[in-house]
Amino acid sequence: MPTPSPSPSPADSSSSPSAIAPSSVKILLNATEAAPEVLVQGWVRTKRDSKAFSFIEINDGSCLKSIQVVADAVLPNYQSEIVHLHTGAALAVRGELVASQGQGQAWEIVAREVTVYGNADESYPLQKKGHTPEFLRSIAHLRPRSNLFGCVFRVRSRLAYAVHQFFQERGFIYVHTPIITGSDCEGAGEMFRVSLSGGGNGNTNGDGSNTKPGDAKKEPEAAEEFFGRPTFLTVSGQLEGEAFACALSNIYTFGPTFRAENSHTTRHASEFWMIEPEMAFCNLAGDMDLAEEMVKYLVTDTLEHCAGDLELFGKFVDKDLHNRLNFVRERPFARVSYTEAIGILQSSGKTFEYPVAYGLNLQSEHERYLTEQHFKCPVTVHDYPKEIKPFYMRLNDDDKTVAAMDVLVPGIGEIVGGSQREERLDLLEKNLAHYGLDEADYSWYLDLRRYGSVPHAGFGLGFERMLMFVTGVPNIRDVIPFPRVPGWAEF
RNA sequence: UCCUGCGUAGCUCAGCGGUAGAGCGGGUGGCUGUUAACCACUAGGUCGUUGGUUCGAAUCCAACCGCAGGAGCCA
Repeated sequence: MPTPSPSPSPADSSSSPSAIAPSSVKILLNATEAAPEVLVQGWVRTKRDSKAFSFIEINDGSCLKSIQVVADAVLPNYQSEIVHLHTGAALAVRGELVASQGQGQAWEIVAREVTVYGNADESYPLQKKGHTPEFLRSIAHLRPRSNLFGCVFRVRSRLAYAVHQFFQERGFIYVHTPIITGSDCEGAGEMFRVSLSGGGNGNTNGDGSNTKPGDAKKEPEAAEEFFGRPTFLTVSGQLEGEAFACALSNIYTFGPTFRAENSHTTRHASEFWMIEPEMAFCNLAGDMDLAEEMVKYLVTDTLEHCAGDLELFGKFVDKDLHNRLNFVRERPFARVSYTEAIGILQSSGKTFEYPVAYGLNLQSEHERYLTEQHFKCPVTVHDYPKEIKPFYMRLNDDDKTVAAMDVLVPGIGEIVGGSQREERLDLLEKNLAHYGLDEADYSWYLDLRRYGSVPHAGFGLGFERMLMFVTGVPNIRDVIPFPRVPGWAEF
């Protein structure tokens, strides 16, 4: 990794910080003994001055905590630079790691040399005090420097690693399904059209506010299309994933997906990451087992590897976080059929805003009742009426339900949606016709049933929703580095 | 897209018919092995925009804009 080449400030033109290798704050705070010379690089979180010296807290993002630096007034650039440092300034400090005389920390650095890479002026927007998430969203480029967002994005990194680890340990093959796709009607929601800038632009966005009346229905000519056909940003890699599962047996995808839906909620974003395993020779029961195992695995991994960050969430974001995570880790998930779930809701004695009846979708309030009040743990609901599920799900022998399943978790609702796929060619063709889909658009998908078809199953897990669940952060916009939602794509 | 709420200093908010306030942050000075440090002084605002009601509007009304929460859709 290349080290930045410091440009020494005029007041300290003597040298670069040192030839010694820098240590992260995390490593220094976990030291077991004092060290005569260490180098740390990071950003000023706070500074407290006295006449004879300053205390500077430096954070480098390696962990939640900052390290305290004692900068004596005899340092050559003390008056010219150090006393003028603001929160946000970038520094390198070379000095001695010693046991702290103060109460708040075990170790501190007595500075021998402080190199100011870049000061920050008084307009630096982050204060020591707490900020609202709304304000921090408006400075998405600076918010990773706050305690909360540093924790969120460290956990995000670890969680992504754990996803790969989970599947790789089990022999799943990672498949990169396309981001630009020609499949335009998977029933997964509105899509973003991909077009050349400056022309040939089809607006599939629903409201059509910018479309001239005469052009409202006009699709770009095929010749204008870069790909020779309409293309979109993917809403799911599932269909392509099925193709690979029908060759490599167990696969997973993990990548960005896009939805052009005009939803304004704390759980929806226009761009988000999804994990989609697909298993050949697998039925719905195996699918549910994997989903449950995975959720538990990710929760356990986070508890074991992100303890410091989770502490902050438990303290400031969600006081019940640790209870909930430990509960999910230890207890089996409840598992009920859709029919049973309807029965539970009907005999609950609760009055719901939306009606509960067989054949109707479970609403948010129903899902929340099941997981938060009735079972008080994650719930897998399976075997839904075929009418309320997409064309590719496998018809059960009762001819009324399909082999679908959703995992519901407290606080979030649906976190996993999956199914066993219809592997029988004739039934799949019937479904396409029933849903009004053109068989020609799915010829390659039907080929998977023509040649060596097998029972197979998979699911989709929203990565950000999982992240919300393990951190307790209540808004999806605060677990994505630069979130995209309707009307907002800054940065 | 629908419903609800909120837009006052850099940030968080109070003021809710009579001419702009606090805390934090910033600046200056002081003090202290400090740790969301402390003490004193100080700068900082077309009260979201436009229009209306009124002798007078941050305050009441309307429209618009922005943000947030809930619903639907879903992950």
